[in-house]
Amino acid sequence: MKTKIDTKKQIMDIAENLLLDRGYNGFSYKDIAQALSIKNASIHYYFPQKTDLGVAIIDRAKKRFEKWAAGIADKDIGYPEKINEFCLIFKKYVEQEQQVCLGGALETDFKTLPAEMQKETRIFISTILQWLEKILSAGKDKNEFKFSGSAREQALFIMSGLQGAIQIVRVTAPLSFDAVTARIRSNICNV
Amino acid sequence: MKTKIDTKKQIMDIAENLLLDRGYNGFSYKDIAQALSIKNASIHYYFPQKTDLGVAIIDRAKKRFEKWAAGIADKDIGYPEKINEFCLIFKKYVEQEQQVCLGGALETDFKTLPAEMQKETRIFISTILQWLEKILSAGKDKNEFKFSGSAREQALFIMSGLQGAIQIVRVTAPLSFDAVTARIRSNICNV
DNA sequence: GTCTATACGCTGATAGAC
DNA sequence: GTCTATCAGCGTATAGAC
Repeated sequence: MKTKIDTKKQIMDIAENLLLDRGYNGFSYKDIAQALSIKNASIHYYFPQKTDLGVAIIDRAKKRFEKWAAGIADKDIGYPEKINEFCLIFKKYVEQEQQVCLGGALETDFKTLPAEMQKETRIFISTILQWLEKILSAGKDKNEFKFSGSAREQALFIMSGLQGAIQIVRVTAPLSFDAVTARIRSNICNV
Repeated sequence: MKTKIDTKKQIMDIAENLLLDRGYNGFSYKDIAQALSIKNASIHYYFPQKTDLGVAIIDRAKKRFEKWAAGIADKDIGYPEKINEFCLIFKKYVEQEQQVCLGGALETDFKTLPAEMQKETRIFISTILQWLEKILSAGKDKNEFKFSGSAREQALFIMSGLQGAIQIVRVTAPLSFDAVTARIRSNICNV
């Protein structure tokens, strides 16, 4: 039972929010400090370099996804429904804060990221794509999906559509995000 | 016949490249100045504020697209082929420099952009979506397309897929971009 | 752990000489 | 048009007191 306020976690929460909102080059330690009513230097105590903070955020997001995936694996639902749950993650981003997903934010900033963050980004994206691929492949074997081409390609397609939609909706809202997910489903699930 | 070197155009060309590569907050006047071997202050002569430069880039890209669209309209090709030509624009980004498209770059930075740039971004994205919608709608009327839902939703779906794919490929390359366009086609063109 | 103080390069931007 | 000089503010980051 933790009663102590976890400053480190708070820093990460706020920084992750800022990252999704403004991109890696669009926020500073000052922004975080002000939000927490602490001083700039205090953040350096937890994360000596901004790179450390960035890496920690990506790594945590990866673990969060893996935990989510484990929860989904336990559920007794069909593969199409699992893909649907995946789409719901993105829907949350759109509806709550018009935020971009972490992958998309990191990808557009990719060439400006320090090497360690680039590495973590690749791992993060791979983790998600591999999960999608696994679900698609298994679902196809059980005739719950029907699509041409490899599961890998299909995974890329799904991820692309969701990620792009989340971003576009930001500037053209309100536009039905559900319309995108419906098309993704129809593309894999015309069985 | 212009023989004079157009510094203003050169600045815009380099800035646009930097914008696609690094995002709006990821490049500075210094970067442009160094690339052109001129001084920081000289750029301010052409574009007093960075906002002016940003707006000019978006506006030019919009006009470039409109010109492209006019060229496509003149071509005696079917609607599916027109969508295919549209996909090829994105393919160029991926294959040449692993660059992100302008819309995607601006969208992820959206909340950090000055108001004038936000406005131009909306206009730019709308222009493209409206073109797509028009082509999809006309093609559907001629039975060259077959899709459910509105042309508007379908336009969003296509744009999302392409934009997302271009970004993801950046970190997971080499991944077949064509696989994404093939799926987009199959989704609208199963006639 | 959190603070104050401080370093220093980079940022967008301006004034004025040539 | 392009330059030099200069600016104030912000960026990440460190040292050391409390």
